[in-house]
Amino acid sequence: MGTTTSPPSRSPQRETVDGRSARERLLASANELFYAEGVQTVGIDRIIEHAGVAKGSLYNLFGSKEGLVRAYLASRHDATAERILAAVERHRSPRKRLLAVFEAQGLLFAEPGFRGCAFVAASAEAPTGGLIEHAAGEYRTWMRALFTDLAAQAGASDPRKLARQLQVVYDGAGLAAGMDGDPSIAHPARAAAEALLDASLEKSGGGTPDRAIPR
Amino acid sequence: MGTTTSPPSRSPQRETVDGRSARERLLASANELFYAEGVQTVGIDRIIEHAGVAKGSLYNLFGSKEGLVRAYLASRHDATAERILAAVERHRSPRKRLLAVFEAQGLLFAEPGFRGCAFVAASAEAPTGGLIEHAAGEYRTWMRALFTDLAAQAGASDPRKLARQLQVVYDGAGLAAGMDGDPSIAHPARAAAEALLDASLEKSGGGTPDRAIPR
DNA sequence: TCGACGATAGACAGACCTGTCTGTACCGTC
DNA sequence: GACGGTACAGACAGGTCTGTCTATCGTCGA
Repeated sequence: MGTTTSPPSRSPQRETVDGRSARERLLASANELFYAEGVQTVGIDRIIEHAGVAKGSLYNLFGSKEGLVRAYLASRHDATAERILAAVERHRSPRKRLLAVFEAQGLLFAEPGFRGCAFVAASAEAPTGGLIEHAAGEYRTWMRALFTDLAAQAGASDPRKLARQLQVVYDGAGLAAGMDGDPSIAHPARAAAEALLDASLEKSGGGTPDRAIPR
Repeated sequence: MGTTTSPPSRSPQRETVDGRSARERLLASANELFYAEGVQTVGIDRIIEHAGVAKGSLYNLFGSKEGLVRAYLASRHDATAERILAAVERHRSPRKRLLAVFEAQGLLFAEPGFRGCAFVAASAEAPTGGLIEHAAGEYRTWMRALFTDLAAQAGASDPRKLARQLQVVYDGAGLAAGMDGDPSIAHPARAAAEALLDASLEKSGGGTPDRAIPR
């Protein structure tokens, strides 16, 4: 077993017994509880109890519950973007890169505890014009830009239109998987994305460009 | 102006100055406030103030806030079903009947105050296993059955699969229209539905059956 | 050795929410 | 004219939520 535990001792006393700072534990608890039960439903007390952190520390670190919610949504955005980009980068063919987004989504559906898109849930009961709406807007803009890029590279005749359609399918699949508790919706969703891509290609010319891109 | 106002006098004193019963006014206020701001966010006091109804009356009529929420969702379900069925019945061709669902959805998007699907919003922060989840499940089951029927009548080779895809598009379009505040998403959504329908037909045989059904 | 600093525990204020209760007013019917 | 049913107004209890504040502890660096 271990010799000396050799504490890393990064910046003064930022870590406790389990090696995670109060900030990290708060963010982890927010991720867990906010996602599982809702941003409005879960109160500060539940968060700090779950994180083993004092209430004063939360307000020192995040300023308010709203600040914690912002950090929670930002971490969700980053994690999702990272996962999707990793799936896309695993392929070379533009067609496969586009469809990889939906395959990554399907894997997500199958994970235990999946309840749908965090931004959808948080936005549903959020006041209009607040930071939740803003964070959701940024996330959706990022997703649409990604789809537009992939659609253009896959040779769509109207990449913006195809991107909007793909986002509709992506959103609808996530919503259905969450509300119906049905991860298998990923398959018809992926098939729908493929059909829409094909329809978009047919319009442009005649052939079926795929491995066209040499580099 | 008017002679005698001639009160209809349906069952004793069910109506007040504006001719609507306390129940109707409560339901109308719930529809307005719950939809605009969220089921969790809006409190009983706001509802009764907006409806001009005493708190005791609300609890006499609905038993609890949960009872009012149930009535609100039921009225949403009925109104939506009625609107969609009316749009479908306006056409004879199976293909047009199917696409009419998406045209009705597009009209809904353009209405002022549209904020997305009420069931999605209510479910987002609702406890799992409660009446909200149940009401949402019933609504979604009804929609899927409708799509399955329409898909079968339109000649889809696999009506259940096409129905799931159409529901994904329908859900995704509603979500995007609500979150992005973009009613124009209805057009690519309708086009996507059409493309999916076409793709589903191609698989079955060769021809393009449409006005096939004689009666 | 000592002070600065981050963190902890927990009481507290103020606001809000649901649901109950009391008392009063109106209306049609007996 | 009395009565029952419905609605109204509003106080109230009990609970929860956010956010503030005080007091204490432990570690790091000077």
